[in-house]
Amino acid sequence: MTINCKDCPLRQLSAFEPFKKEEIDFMNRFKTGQMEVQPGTHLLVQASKSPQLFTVLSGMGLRYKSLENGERQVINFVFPGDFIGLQAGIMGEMGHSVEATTSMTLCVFNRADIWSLFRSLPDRAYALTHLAAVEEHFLGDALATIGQKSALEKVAWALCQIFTRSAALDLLKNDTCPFPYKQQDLADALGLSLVHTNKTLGRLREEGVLLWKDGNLTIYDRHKLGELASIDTSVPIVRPLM
Amino acid sequence: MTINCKDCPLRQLSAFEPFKKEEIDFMNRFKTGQMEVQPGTHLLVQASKSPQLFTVLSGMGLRYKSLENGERQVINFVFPGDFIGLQAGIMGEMGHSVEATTSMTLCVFNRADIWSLFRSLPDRAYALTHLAAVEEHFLGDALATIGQKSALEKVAWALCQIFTRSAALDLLKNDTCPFPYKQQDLADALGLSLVHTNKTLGRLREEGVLLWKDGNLTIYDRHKLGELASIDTSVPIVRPLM
DNA sequence: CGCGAACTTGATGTAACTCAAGGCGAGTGG
DNA sequence: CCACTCGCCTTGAGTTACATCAAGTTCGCG
Repeated sequence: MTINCKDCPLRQLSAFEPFKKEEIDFMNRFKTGQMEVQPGTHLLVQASKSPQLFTVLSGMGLRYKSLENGERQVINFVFPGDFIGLQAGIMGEMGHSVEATTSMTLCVFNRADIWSLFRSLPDRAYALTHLAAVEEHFLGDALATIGQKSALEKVAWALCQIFTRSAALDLLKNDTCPFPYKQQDLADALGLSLVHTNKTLGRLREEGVLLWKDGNLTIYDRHKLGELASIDTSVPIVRPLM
Repeated sequence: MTINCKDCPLRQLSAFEPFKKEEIDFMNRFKTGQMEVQPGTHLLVQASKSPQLFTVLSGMGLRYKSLENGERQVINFVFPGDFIGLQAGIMGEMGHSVEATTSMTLCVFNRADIWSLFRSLPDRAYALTHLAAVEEHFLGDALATIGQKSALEKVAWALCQIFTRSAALDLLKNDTCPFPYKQQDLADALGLSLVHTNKTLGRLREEGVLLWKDGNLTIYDRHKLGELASIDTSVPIVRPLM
């Protein structure tokens, strides 16, 4: 059954900024439906002009860019609360594809309605821009990590990010969060080979820092992971929800 | 002397979307002043909360992120027409620094006025979001390049980008555009060492593809460069101007 | 039970890094 | 005016982190 925005389970989380009442009302009108997809579904395709945009209600996915030579770059892991299709919505064309990794539930919006959002509810338009800025911020971090750090630091950074995001979404249980991806996905996200990623994970495992098994990630030594990743674990980013 | 937005030399360029008349009027009020800076000036500093935002009228600069170990990642080269400070404007904190490479002229805006932009002129708010989306798009490309390509391809990609952007800004003269940076800057942008960047540039020079000397970049074989970079040279991105 | 997908592990190769030195032009000072 | 320095570019030699190749293991599934 379709969830009414005022009952949205995500909105309560500390990860997201609070809504004004009128914003909730607006979102209810903006939301045209809800959608379940199976693992492996392509939600949006690179260079395509989708008429639909989404917010992830539950489940996880992958943003990635395919290159001509057949390789791919994973841009980001998609979590609940993420907005999908901003580029298609604003520029009319996606720079990357989005694929469901697990089964997912999505709130569906019409691309054509975006303009009404700018015209009739500045708060929501601002939120959308805020989301874009947060994404830009993240991509800067990612670029710096991929560009300048060693394999060990890269892996630590990625898993630290995942862990922090999971915590903000209240997905943690005994220092364990769901991470339903393949090692190849992580390798493609970090610009490493599968083999080297595997060996690096092995090292972190042997040193007792973490364990990633059966789609679950457990962090034993958060402090050490943070050091390796050289990340401020202190300030969690609060961002809008669409 | 301060330029009136209706006389803005950038607005005429094919690189930018056209303005409605009311948008020009608004920008004239939004613009609080103009500013000249010397090479080396830090316009915005990572993690700071600047009260001012800028659009580059002329000159060039560098966006970069400093890492704890003293290294840096160059995020992008700053060209005329670029908007600086979106993250500070929306999120209240910059994820990177911006530095002037040449002397620059900047249009100055107040961070505090951003909200009025959303409230009173949706077209401009949309433009701002559009800019953010374009930047996200670019960073995705950059990530894929840094993550997956060889040094030769990386350098080719970067210089191809530069050349294309310069063309859109009408900065070309005999296949030559200004590129007033150091090899170290390019190296830091691509995640390569200075030495290796130098050798790669040497290769492209010897093969007659390009020449970068005395702050000027000449492309002799655009086609070959595009192939190495595996880039659609066909569709130039048109984006808003702030 | 056989097969394929994902994860491991070891051996070997190489692209890119680091270190070190030299060249070249611009600025400076004795 | 020559000697010196300083920033940037260039080049060569040696090292290494990561990639590639090649098996092998485990496990779920038809």
